[in-house]
Amino acid sequence: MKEEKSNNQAEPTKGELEILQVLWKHGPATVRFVNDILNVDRNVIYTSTLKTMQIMTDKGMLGRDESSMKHVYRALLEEQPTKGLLLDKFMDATFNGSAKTLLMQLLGNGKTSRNELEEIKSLLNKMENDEK
Amino acid sequence: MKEEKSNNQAEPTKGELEILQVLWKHGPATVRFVNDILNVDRNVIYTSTLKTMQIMTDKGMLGRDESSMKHVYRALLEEQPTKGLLLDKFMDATFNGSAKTLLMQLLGNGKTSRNELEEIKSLLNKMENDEK
DNA sequence: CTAAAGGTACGAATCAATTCGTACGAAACA
DNA sequence: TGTTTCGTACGAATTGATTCGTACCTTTAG
Repeated sequence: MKEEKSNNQAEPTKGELEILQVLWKHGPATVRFVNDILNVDRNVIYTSTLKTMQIMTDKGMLGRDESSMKHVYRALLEEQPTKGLLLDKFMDATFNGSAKTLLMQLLGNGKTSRNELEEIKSLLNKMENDEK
Repeated sequence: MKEEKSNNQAEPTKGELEILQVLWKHGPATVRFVNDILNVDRNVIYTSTLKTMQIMTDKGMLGRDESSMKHVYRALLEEQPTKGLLLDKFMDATFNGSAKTLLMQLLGNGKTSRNELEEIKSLLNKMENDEK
């Protein structure tokens, strides 16, 4: 039986992630809609977005409703688990898998505001309580 | 005057990062040494590692001492700033630039130990004091 | 001196992601 | 009823990273 690489966790590429972010944020949408959003930030040609979304559909990352001529795509990958997986991979590759090291880099780079620091701290406290 | 893309921050690829990690950890080294370390985890042929390191040298990421036949390479990119840059990019692409969201994902995925949580908390406290 | 071992240089094949041109069908509209 | 507009399908070019074969030079062992 041929091995159908469908099994383990799907890892979207950078471009695929952009599309997923749009669908996660706005819900099911047409290629036109997604492409318009992408074009706010950078220049993408319609058929490029279309092609990518078709490939993602083949990969099982997206599903689509073809009942209308304007196909409506939806994300099949869930937001949380997908981002979690990406974070894990990134943490492994860059910080040797250490959450602490990543954190120190994140908090030490001066880009995290005082305000965010406070929110994070209270989040940590909350977590400890919940865990009890 | 031709634009020499030398300007802005260098972004190592995944493969390049592996090599940088070795050099950051062990200091200047020959291709042979780096390749041996890489081969602990996966299978890479010597000339592949060589080629990549040569390309990295062209890109200005590595420097090398050619005085001996066995060239000795060293990282020109600094560890902290480079990882910081990668983290920023990743955070932008995946968490819309929000450190808080990234943190919540990181702490919420159950992979961060109770112990690490404590360390992180004390780190946060220390930061607040230093900042004062 | 000669052969084997270990280096570097470098062109080219490969692979995946991305971009894009073109063909063609359906719908809107003048 | 054209004809223009909007959509999908799909092959192919492009791009960047990576891998690898081969040529060739230097050192070392015999």
